Amino acid sequence: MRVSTKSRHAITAMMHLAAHSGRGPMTLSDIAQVQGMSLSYLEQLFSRLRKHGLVSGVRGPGGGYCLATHPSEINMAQIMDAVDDRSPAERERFFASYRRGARGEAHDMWHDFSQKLYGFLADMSLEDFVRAQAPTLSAPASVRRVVPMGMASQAA
Amino acid sequence: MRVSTKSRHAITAMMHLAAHSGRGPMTLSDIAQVQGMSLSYLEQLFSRLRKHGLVSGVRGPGGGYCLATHPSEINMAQIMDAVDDRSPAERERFFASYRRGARGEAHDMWHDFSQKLYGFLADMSLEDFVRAQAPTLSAPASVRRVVPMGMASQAA
DNA sequence: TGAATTCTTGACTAAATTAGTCGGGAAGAT
DNA sequence: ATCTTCCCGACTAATTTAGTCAAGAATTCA
Repeated sequence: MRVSTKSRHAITAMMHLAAHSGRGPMTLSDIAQVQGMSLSYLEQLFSRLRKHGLVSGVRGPGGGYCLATHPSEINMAQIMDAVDDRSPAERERFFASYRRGARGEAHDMWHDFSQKLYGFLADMSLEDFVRAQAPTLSAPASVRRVVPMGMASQAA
Repeated sequence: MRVSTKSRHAITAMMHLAAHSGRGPMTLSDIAQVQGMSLSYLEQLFSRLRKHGLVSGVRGPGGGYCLATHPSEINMAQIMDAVDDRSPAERERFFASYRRGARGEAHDMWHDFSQKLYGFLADMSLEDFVRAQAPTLSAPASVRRVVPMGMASQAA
């Protein structure tokens, strides 16, 4: 698994969409401006997010992009895979070996690490962060602490 | 936090060292050969790992690199920070903002995510993986293939 | 001492990835 | 119609990753 600055752009853009979720589409121009990046580059990223079914575009005035599904159904690993244009099969290959024919203990250890990391990323949805940031948005009384401070929450 | 292929090279190299831990130093030539990468590039990575106090070098015949401390005291985040030459202060800045003066909910969400990821990586030590790979800790040393020092270092 | 081994360092180059630019479309709204 | 916005492809620039080359310093061993 690779967490690059490209992933960061994609994730923060998706977080914007999630925060805006339910209030119609959001234009790429707005996101580009807030994130301080070029519109064309954002378009490239969203082209892939769209192809991978994470967002849907609405053309014309008043248009923009929406999340394709509920924020709780979109996780970090999906976003990263999409923006790197990685199919599930390709990700598996990515895990399988850090080098053709590599042997030795370290190979298996890397595989182990990689799996854990992917599991961690796949276990965090956009909604987790929206709720953590906006506890009094539309759920007044039943605000629960979704994400406690304790880190490193993976099971082997 | 950035998890790049550079991180992967550094982490797997450190895993080799950890697996070999207690059996004297290990040469970069051997690691380079097993991992299928160039010696000089490995040298660059280890230069940083050494400056950040994660490994120590032993020159001369029979020399090589050792972990500077016990595998249980070296975690993934340290390795990544070292190899990207990132000081604790720089990492903090990295967390603080994905863009100068960025505002909006997504900024705080990214910060939240980034902290969680760092915590996850900082919570996994090299020893965790060594143990996972070598379940029979008590009776292994002499039975295992120990790969003597000068085995096949030269031939490219 | 001298030769072999291995870390240590720096400068330079090549390849890959990231980010940006440009120009043109197509769908939809007013 | 015209404007807005998504959509798409080709091209370029900047950055990072990886490799090459060359020299030097510490250590072992003969």
